[in-house]
Amino acid sequence: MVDVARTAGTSQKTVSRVVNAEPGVRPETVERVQRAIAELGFRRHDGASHLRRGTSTASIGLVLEDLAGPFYAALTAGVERRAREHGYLLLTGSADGDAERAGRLVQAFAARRVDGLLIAPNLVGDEVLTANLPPDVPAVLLDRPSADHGTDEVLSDNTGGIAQAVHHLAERGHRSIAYLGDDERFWTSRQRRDGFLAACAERGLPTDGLVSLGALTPERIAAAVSGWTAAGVTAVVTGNNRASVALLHHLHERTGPRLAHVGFDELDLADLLDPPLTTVAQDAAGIGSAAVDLLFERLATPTLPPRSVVVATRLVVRRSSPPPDGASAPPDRFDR
Amino acid sequence: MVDVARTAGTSQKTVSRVVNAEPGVRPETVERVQRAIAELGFRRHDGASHLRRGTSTASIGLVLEDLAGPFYAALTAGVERRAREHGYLLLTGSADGDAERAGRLVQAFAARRVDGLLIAPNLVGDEVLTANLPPDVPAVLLDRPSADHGTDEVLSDNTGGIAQAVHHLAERGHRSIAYLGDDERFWTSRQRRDGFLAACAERGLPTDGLVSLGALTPERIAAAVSGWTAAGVTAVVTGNNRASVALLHHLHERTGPRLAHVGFDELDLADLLDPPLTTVAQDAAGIGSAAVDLLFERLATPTLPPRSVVVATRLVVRRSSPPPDGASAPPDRFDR
DNA sequence: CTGAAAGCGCTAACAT
DNA sequence: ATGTTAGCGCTTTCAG
Repeated sequence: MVDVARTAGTSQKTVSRVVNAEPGVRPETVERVQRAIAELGFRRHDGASHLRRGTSTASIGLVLEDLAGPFYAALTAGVERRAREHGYLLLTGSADGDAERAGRLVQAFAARRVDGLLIAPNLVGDEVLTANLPPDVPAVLLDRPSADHGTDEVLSDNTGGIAQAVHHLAERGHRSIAYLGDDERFWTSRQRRDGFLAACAERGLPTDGLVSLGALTPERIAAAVSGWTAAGVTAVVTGNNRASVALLHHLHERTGPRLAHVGFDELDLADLLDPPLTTVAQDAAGIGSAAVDLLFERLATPTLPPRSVVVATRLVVRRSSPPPDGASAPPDRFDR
Repeated sequence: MVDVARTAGTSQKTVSRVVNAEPGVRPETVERVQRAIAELGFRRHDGASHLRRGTSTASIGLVLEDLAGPFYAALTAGVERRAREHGYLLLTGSADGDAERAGRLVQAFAARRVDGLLIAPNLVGDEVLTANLPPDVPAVLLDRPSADHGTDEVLSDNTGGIAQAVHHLAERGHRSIAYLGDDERFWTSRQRRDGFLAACAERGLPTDGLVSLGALTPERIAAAVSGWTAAGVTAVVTGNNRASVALLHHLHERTGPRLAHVGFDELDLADLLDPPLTTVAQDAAGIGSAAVDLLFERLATPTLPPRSVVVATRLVVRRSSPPPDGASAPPDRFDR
């Protein structure tokens, strides 16, 4: 910038004025400065500008579990879009199941003076927050709740979504519905299981022995399913897309009575499967943009009490969830 | 930091030494400073540190077309992982098909003084580079070539991958193979078409009227397919996953002679389709990490001539590509 | 309308 | 082993 000033024959301050489009510079001077800028290929150093101004860096950090999964990818896209609308840049990092790595990311983002943090790694506990989050950096938790509800959070309507699935199946005549969930360490696995139990209880449906959480190994799934079919189960709800895919693989290869299936979380090719899979679709991008909104509101009003936003799910009925064999249920229209 | 120094009763410089773990500070002093740091909740301002040091910001910027697609998501994950291994942070942004937005992202990243840029928006032309990229910011193009080969680039082996598909089908006895590609504006669409033509020529297979590029509307696809089947086509190669999905939708609903199908680009649920889809899998994460490697090599040795890295594809044979009806081709083993 | 001086938070280069 | 001074690139403050 000194060079530009020298070339333009003005003071550094005047160059600064031009660069920042401040009023009160003679058009002719502006012209001269801009020529010098172009000639020297000058670009303002945003970091120095932020430092002197003491303003925010206009950036936010996003800590994820794994950038590559479809849910996280859609979520990230939602975050990035909304952040960009506000003129903010996005820093991203994956924890890959490692709490220490998640902690380092939080610290690195904080050291760069991001304006806020969005934290979504679902395998990592709250220690990421308590141990690494400086008290003056606002954060929003995504897809997992804050243990003491002292932090803003955005969640899917897990309970409601599972209830949609259960009610859908019950209305079609299923009286014995099972729940297959992913690893119990995922908060969403447990939350959706609880939603399943509640929805079944509400309908007076049995759940004894019909709920299975854990690692999605073929063996465990085979055992669970064979137990369920022996017990007269006619429909299964899967608790996330990993569970859905695992069950689909199993059903693909086994023989036996047909099982209706509703999967939590949308699959990209759900409508090309045979049969097309009925799903409870989450609004991943909506979760992301809601989190950004929450963050900006907190930046504007730091004294706000912690809030919790629940994003609705949507039941997408396809053909994997027909009435049970021999049911005299509703007319035969299962397409969307 | 001044506050820490005051509290610890030392000079600011000593605090700096402690923060940066520089040698030559008495353990006892270190202790005292660290207590003050903890007490005041001090965190070093990385931006100020970089400014004074004149060092890099240890960050790279990634400009994508759309963060949410599976290919870009996997690519981003590859980039982020490799960047993190080097202690670098990643800034991401989506262009969403808008060249101007891509340009603004490039400028914003450059103004933040990222050490380098990774540029992948496949709908945007080279104007993003020429108009917005400062000459002193190294960049690597991903999944599209540099027009004048003046920039480092990482590409999938599009030609080889398509050849794998064609040879695979030809070896199973197909003599009339068609190519369905996405919009011609995508460089990859054209590149893969050219690869298709070359592979067919090499095998002596006809291609006249068997190649169709354009928007993936149901109408266009229906017209192309019906023309092809009338002309005796027994197999179709699709040029990207959007084309694959579009063709799958079409085949799903139409009746008519069976068509073998090989799709370029892996689909998440390819093996759960009916029939499971044979694909040419791209190594998206590998492309991402290769690009980061290229960038770091250029940062280390700026005088390197521009390089082009081609990442291999892998043919994943499933059941959508059997020999044509009535062929006396190879034994009937189509599983992976 | 323009400029000189001071300083954001930090560290290099010299003292001591 | 520790402190002092100066300055990274920019913008604020105040004076012309």
